[in-house]
Amino acid sequence: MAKGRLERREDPILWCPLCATSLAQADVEAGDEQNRPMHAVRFPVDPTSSTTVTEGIIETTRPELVTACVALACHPTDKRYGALKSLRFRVPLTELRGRKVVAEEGGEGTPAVSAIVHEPNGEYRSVPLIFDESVDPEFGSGLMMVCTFGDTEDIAKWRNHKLETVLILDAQGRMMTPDLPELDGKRVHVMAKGSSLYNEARLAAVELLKEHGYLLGVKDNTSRASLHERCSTPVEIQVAPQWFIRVLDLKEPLLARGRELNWYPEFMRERYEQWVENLRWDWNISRQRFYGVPFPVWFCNQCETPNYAHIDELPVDPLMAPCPRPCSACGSADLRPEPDVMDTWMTSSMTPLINANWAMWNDKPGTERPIQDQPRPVIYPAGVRVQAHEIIRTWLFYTVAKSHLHTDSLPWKDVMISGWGLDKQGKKMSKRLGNFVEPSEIIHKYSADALRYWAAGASLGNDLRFLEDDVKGGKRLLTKLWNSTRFAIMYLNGWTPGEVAETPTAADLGIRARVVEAALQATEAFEGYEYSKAVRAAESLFWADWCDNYLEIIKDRFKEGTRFAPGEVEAARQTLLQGTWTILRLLAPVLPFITEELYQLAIKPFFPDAPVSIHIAQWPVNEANQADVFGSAQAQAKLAIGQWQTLLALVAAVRTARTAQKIGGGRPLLALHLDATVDDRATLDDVLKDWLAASRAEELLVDNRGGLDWHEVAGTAMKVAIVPAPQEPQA
RNA sequence: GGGCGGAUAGCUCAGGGGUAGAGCGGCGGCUUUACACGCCGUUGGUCGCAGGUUCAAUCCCUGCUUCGCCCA
Repeated sequence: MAKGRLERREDPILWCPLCATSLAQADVEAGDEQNRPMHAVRFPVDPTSSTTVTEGIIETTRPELVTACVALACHPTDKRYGALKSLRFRVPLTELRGRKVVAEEGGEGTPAVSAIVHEPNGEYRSVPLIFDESVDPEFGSGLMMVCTFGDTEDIAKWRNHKLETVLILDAQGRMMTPDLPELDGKRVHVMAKGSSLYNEARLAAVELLKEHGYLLGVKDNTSRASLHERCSTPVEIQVAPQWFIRVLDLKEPLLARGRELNWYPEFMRERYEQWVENLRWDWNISRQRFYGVPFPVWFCNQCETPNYAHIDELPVDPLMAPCPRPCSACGSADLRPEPDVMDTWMTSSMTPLINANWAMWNDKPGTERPIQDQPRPVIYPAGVRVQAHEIIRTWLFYTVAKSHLHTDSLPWKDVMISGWGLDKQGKKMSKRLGNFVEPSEIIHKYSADALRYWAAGASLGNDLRFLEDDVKGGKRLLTKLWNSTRFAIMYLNGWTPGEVAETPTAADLGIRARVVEAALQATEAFEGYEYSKAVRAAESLFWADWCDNYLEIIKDRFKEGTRFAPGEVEAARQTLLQGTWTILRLLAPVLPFITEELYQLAIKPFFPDAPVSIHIAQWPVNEANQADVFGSAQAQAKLAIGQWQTLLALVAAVRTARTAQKIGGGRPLLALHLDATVDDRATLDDVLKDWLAASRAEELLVDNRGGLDWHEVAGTAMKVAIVPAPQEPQA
């Protein structure tokens, strides 16, 4: 208000006849394409205005609005009408208007029964021909009906040509034509059986037009109706006083704000730009509803001046409290409260301002708040807004507009736009269609973390189908996390780190490098709000590298009589602890419950000054993109990753051989045979011990002899064959 | 009519100028002291169609088909 952006105007506005409230442009959505027949209607020319032309023909999908016609329009260069500047047309059906004559029936002493006798007076209302660039001369006869009001085109012409106003719909969408009883009281939108809408006013109007020879034809025509997004009722245009925030003159600065914002994904900016560019209405913030934040205003019944509550009297509901003072303009004590309430977006667009305690800022010159002693806080603008794309035009746009007006700033630096949850068939879940899943049922069945795992699978900005199998996949991941951490606990229990100096093997160094690599990938993904990529990086590390390989490779170190030295066992324990800790942190944003539980169980006991919760723990990657989780730069060596991959290929080759020879993973091998050159063999020195351990093999023999089942080692020229230990006799 | 996004294995989806990837499913095997809610192996694709750029296109460009969304 202080900026003069708020105003109360009586203007044509969008209106829902079912909810009987005004609407904003953002509350309206396009309906499905359907047949909305085009009616050709004849308008006789007023004989006093021309002798050469006798009639005009217009085409309309809204024949019930004919009697609200205030002009016919044509293109200024249209030769058919261009010479007829003063042409006037008679509005069909208006000649049927007449007086209602009440005839008394019944005799003395009996109640009077009224009968309405309708007497047409035969006098037409006539309307001018106007010339307007926006009329398409190719459409129909080139004449267009302008009525008050069928659509925004009508409003524009009504305004530009200063036409008269003939309102024929009331707040509930009923025809207000008392002098045309055939139409009077008929609704434009009636809920019929089967909950589809039909238009009884239109049916009656078409009948009447036909009967009196005005209807020349009806043809099929598909188009979309504008619907109120809450109740799917076609919207109308009404004239009633409303509160507006002027935004139409702010398109440029608001577009600039949109370009200032960081959009994730980038292409969602287009949605915003399009919406702002296509704005046609100022923001109507008043609603004729019961629930909502009241306007703190009383109107003077004597002079109509609005009297606003003072800032230190807020909050106040004028319906509950009388105006604390007489009218500021005329001194009258006769004041009435404003019953309208605010648009819901009017308040939800305040969220970043409320979070930042904007009401208490001390940098708002011109306001009169008694206590205003706080500086603008660092949390404003906020870091990020997270929301879906269908409310870019509402929540996002209005929040940007409010912050622009109130603080001359963006409300946040980044916006992350998500898609929708779709049903199995790929349709948007909606209460109306009933194709939604009840989250509580899924949580009960699979846990909240499992449901979150599904949701985190959406790639940024894209919709995501709900498939129960994906939630099951999440549940499997949780179980796997639980079991692998139990495995770690089993070998860490009672261990005092650092009593023995560690001597990491190739497997330890390799998995450490992979942990660091995955942590960096996940961090980069999270920084770009690509949460599904982050989960994938962490999950792939955890499942494929950590569980299926590293944990298998180190099992031998904890067996009695292991070939590994105490320093190597120590290295495995260090890796187990730090690796588990890192994996849990990488997954904590998506799986908050199980990671917290496992943190408390497995990790916290090893760190005396560990934070109370994993969710306030240090992220494994610092701001310099260093993931020093193992306390040594060696973990990031490229050599370590290369050796890790070589080791995995060797392990896989032995597994392939076991499967081909139907030898179970538990059965020890007498020997691994390796067909390799001397140089190739030399590269294996570092990984040899881990390979033999992972294969449960006693020794390596380098040869290429026949009679063995040779298997290629992926990515190398080497081949592997196995000789199992003799089957132990069944006990 | 304008704008945006998608079309990749049986299904759901990632990827991205040079041997095509995951999960689920299918098939075969393994009871191996973290996990059978598991493990191992394996089978699946002319990357919507047609042109163009390039030594090289599933990827870039143009057009088309088709699905979804936003706005007229």
